[in-house]
Amino acid sequence: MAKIKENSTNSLNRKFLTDCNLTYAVQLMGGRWKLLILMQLNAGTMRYGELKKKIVNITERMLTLQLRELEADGLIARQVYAEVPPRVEYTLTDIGRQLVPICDALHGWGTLHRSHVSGEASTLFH
Amino acid sequence: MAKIKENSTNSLNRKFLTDCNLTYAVQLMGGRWKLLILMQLNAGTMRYGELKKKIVNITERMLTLQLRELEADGLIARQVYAEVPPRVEYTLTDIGRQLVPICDALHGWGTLHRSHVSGEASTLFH
DNA sequence: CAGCATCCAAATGGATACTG
DNA sequence: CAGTATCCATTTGGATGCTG
Repeated sequence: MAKIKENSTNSLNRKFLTDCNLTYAVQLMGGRWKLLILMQLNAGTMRYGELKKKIVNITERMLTLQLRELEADGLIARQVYAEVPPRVEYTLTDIGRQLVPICDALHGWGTLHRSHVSGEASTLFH
Repeated sequence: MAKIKENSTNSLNRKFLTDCNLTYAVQLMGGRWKLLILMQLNAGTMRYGELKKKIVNITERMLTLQLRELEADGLIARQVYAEVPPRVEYTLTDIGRQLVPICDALHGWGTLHRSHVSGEASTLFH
């Protein structure tokens, strides 16, 4: 038992091989939760429980899964402290931190798109 | 029959409602194929068959599905010509085009990450 | 040419309960 | 506190064949 998958620390969890580095990047940061986790960690090192509280609607299962993948892909680092009760901290790595500006840009684009759509709607559904 | 879903042109295919514009953006451009399609169309207007040839490994089903979603979300425009044989052309919209630089940045990051990982590997597995 | 229909496998995401 | 384990629903992706 134990172990979610057989890719602990030095293998990437790629679903398929690809030459395209855009496809490759999408595999690393894609999905509903990963960028959200990255953005939280950009504010500073955080514990598991803090992330759980900050990221609305995420379940423990999904948080754990996504954290494990991000760690395996080298975007975040996991630090366990031998204490009781246990303390585990997550931190952005350098390569993970380099995704932050892209994240911001995407956030800006989403905001723009949303206003664009609702702006259109008001003229469309006159 | 006809119609893949009940969201033709003016409704967004969001899987869930969200306040977060980053989450919102991820819903619009996420998945394996959408950014690839966008990048192809950035080179210029293209026909269905051309896209099919350019995007390696995509099936007709997935290409159609993703094109429909991109259209419904206003990132691309679909132009049908009443000819025989039929001709259908896809073009980036303005809002779709604004995603291109982000795409490029992501591509650059993917390339960086990849070299970073393979670079590490050579020192890791000494 | 540009697709749609059907069937199916795998991945993703979630609810709930339990543990070192 | 920081997860696991189990079970289940939904989504994504794919193979193949057919059509206006």
